[in-house]
Amino acid sequence: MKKYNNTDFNINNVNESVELYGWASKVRNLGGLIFIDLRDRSGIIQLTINPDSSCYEIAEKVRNEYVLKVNGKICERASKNPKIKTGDIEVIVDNIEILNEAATPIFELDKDDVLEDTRLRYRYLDLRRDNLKNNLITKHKIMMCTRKFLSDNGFIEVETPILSKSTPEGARDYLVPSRVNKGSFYALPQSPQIYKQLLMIGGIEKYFQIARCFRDEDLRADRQPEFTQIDMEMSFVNEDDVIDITEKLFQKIFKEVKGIDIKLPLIRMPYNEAIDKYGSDKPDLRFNMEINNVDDIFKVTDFKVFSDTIKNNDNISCIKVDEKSEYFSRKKIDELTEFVKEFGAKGLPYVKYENNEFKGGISKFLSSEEKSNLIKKLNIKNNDILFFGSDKKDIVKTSLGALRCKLAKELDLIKKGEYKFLWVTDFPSFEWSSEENRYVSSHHPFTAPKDEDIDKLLTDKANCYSKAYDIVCNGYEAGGGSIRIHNEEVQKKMFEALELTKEDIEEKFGFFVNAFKYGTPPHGGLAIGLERLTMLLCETDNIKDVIAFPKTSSASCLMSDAPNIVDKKQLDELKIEVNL
RNA sequence: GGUUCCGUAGUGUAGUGGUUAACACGUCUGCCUGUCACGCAGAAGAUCGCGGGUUCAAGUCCCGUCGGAACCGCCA
Repeated sequence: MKKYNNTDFNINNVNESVELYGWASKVRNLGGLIFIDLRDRSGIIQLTINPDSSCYEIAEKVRNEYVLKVNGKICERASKNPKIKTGDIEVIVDNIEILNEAATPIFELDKDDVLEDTRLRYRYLDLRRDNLKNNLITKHKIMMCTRKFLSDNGFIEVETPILSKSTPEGARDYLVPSRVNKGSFYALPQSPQIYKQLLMIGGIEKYFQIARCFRDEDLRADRQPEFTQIDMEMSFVNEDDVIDITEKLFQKIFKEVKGIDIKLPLIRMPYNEAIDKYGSDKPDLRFNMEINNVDDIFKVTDFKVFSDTIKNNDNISCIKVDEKSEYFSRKKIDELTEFVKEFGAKGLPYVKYENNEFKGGISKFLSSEEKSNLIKKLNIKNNDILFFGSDKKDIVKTSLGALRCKLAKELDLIKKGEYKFLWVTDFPSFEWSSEENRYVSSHHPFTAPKDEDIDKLLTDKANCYSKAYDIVCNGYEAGGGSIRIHNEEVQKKMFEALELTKEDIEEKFGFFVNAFKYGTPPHGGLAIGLERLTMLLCETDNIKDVIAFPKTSSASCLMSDAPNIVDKKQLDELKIEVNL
């Protein structure tokens, strides 16, 4: 068995005999002397083979990525290399054994310009590189830290089924056919939500799980169909209790994994304020550029785009970019206009302020009163530029919010290595689904409404707010949770509000609602997206960088070619027929 | 479901409709005893994703298809 890591050794180990295992990362054959960089998980140590060594002939045969077993003596180097951890020493090799040869790697492991699909196709080679390896180590540390912290705080880890029951509401389920019960399907869990609530009814009191979750929806740079949640649930708690324990967990993780101190308590911001100021329920607070409502300035205006909006009782907002007006060429603004159109905006009115006057864009439509009000309200200075949104409020806020983030990135307003946390609270209980033509849960149907809103569940859904909270960091939703409904009557009312039929409720959630009868404690919890959190700590915006074997954006695996067509025999056994 | 972008030696890229498709790294061979991005000399290596079309002529233009990426919808 391999006893040592390459980087266990330093100048203090000189003259010690060692046995090392690893891969030949780089061979430098100088004609006489041969140097081999031996790599293991920990890093690199230099092997030196002298021409008079009995193993010289074997060493000459070594190529990149050959697997080696080496015996030798640690020596101080004649010429040191400060770039690597073991740069003061080298191993003078007495014996070398080639444990396995290796084909030439498909890409050079010390280069970082390899395209992602090539890396995915040969993921096992990519794993040998520091970047991915270190990210997986970070993820491991987060999990270990989480387990210790939650266990120390009285939580117990309980596993819940992967083969579970399909539930409506929410993401598409991945289905698994049952052979024993032909024609029936399991669903892979979108989250252990129902099970963890049943654990509370079961008296577990404090539960956690590092849980795999599955959602059959389209992928994104920060979304995979299969992912992991740090899932928690507690009995006899209120919102502050859940928020408090979660903050402390984040504090612990950031300290242990990254050495960063997070000051608690984190700020909290109601959902409506987040949307109003940042156009997002996961605002990035690393930079300002807030969205300002300017409806009041244009109550009476000659500019038709704005006056129409006022007439329709919609919204006019703007963001101000400080002292960068020269950056925004006509071409640039056209590009940004196309960008906001993706979010439903019809255009992107703008105006520059240069040499103490408004210029370009919509400046000629602005009255002198409107101009001076804008200057006063937004504290406009020379070389500022304003971008407006004028439309339905959600379109205005969403598009300006997205623009705000895009500009911050382009203009380099985000300091590297900085973390800005907040809690977003007071989410609406429902949102309107035009597709389904009904109100749907904005979180899930088990989220407790605010006490004062219970009576409005059936009568005034647009103004119902819930005991839900998301922890947000740098524009990512790192986690989310809520206090759950623990009263059978309220839960029934909630299902009713979602226009689920009695039969639906009975069939989908019957077992769950029934369990409520038997003494359900008040409870609540939260789930943290492990990959999102790892991304933040690894400072990457690509979720594939923190998953060992991720899927492409068409949800397939380039390495294994999953998903694949299966034998007819397998389908027959399941009584499944495929019609394409 | 929609929008945009990308497919050229092993890898990463360049490539005005016109000669033998170029460069870097890697690979292989030879030389080289202190390199660590080793060096020097040489060699091999391409069905330009696939199919069709336009053209005297297509890596290049057009259409389709497959694959990849980002975004919108979707993601309780």
